[in-house]
Amino acid sequence: MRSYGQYCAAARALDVVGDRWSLLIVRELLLRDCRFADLRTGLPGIATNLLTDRLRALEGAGVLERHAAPPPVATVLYRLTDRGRALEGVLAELALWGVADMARGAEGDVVCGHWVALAAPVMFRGADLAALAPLTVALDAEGTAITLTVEPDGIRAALGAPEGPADVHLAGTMHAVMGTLLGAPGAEGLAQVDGDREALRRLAARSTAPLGLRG
Amino acid sequence: MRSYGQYCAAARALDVVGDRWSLLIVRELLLRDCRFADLRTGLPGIATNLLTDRLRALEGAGVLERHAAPPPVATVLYRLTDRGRALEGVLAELALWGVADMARGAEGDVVCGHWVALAAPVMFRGADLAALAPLTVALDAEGTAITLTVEPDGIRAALGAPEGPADVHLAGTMHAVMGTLLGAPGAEGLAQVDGDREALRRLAARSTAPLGLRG
DNA sequence: CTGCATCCGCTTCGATACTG
DNA sequence: CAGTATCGAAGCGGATGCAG
Repeated sequence: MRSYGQYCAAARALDVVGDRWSLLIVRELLLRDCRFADLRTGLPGIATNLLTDRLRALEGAGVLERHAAPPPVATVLYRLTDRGRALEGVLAELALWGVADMARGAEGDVVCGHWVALAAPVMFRGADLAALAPLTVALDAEGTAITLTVEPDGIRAALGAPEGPADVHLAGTMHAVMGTLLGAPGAEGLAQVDGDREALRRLAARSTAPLGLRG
Repeated sequence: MRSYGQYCAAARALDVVGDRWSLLIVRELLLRDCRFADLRTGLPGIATNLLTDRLRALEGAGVLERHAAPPPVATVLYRLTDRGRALEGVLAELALWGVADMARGAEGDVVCGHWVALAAPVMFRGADLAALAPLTVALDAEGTAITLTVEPDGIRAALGAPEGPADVHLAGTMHAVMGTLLGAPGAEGLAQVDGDREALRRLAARSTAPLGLRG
């Protein structure tokens, strides 16, 4: 990206990650290490040459590293460095601000279930969940498995099904799953809930998301 | 901006503020309401047509409002809405991440003293300042007056000189001022300090900034 | 002066085709 | 699968002009 040429902390950050697509690449890599093809499917619409350019630029800036994967995969994996992982706060704040826009639904937008893993922790940031923890929620958003771990001071999200048994299972479209987590009226009817329904309801009641889906 | 077309909270946010310059416009307006010309000087390098475009887009997105200023000014002021002010967290996280880049100095970059008002609170986020508060620091960064108010759980920054007397006065280039606030070795010699030098030193010792300037 | 429109050269983006 | 090459479209930056 063309530098803003300003001696300002925010502008310096945007010099590195302010390019179109750059922060969304970081979003994907925050959830898991990715191959080139994984990034393509997680970033629907990106041109391959742009993805190549961005990966090179972010590698040059020390945000991510190319990593030769062991024999079973036998290809290059892209992985965030510590410096890149430090962008988690930026993505979280963006997601927090953007959640208000999610109420209007997906409309024509592409939906990937794994994006819930970014939004879910954000919707409960600062919430007091001590009375609920420990709690394991197994999500199935648009067919993608995500495990939410409710801890006293927040929620952690990981891709994949939980290793042990889950207290609640919540499945449905991304909109239904998010709405249910936020306790939006009517949302629970759109999703499929199994297990400790009541714990899920108490969790939703403690959401700190700013507006929007909670209607 | 062309929409990413993704039903993801972060992508939805970037649909609104992901354009070049957009977040920097918000940065300026977080510090004060601005006229068109104020924005131009606070955003060195922006083309006037782009500024016009961005202002219209952000107004349409509900991020800012045009506001007819009373007779003494007699022009339009641009002001953030509540929705726009909610972007403070995004700017703060960006600044936090970008502070690490400030160590290499301004090089050829334009410097505006008022940008310190964004960085200063960020450099002490989460710090325990109870032993220091209340403390008022009068900054003069590149000739721009900024008031830092040290409170038990963090620092607030405002443009302009303090209303009452300040405990410490700190003046110098932006690099020197930031370095002194962070306790970078040698930085204090580059800045001019008057008043409670020791309080300033104790403040610097509690900075939570992640690296960089602290050397 | 303020706020904006218009023009132009250049860079970047997006879509698709193609190669190792 | 992991990119590279290409090309038209869109966006950016800078200069200039102009109405209120």
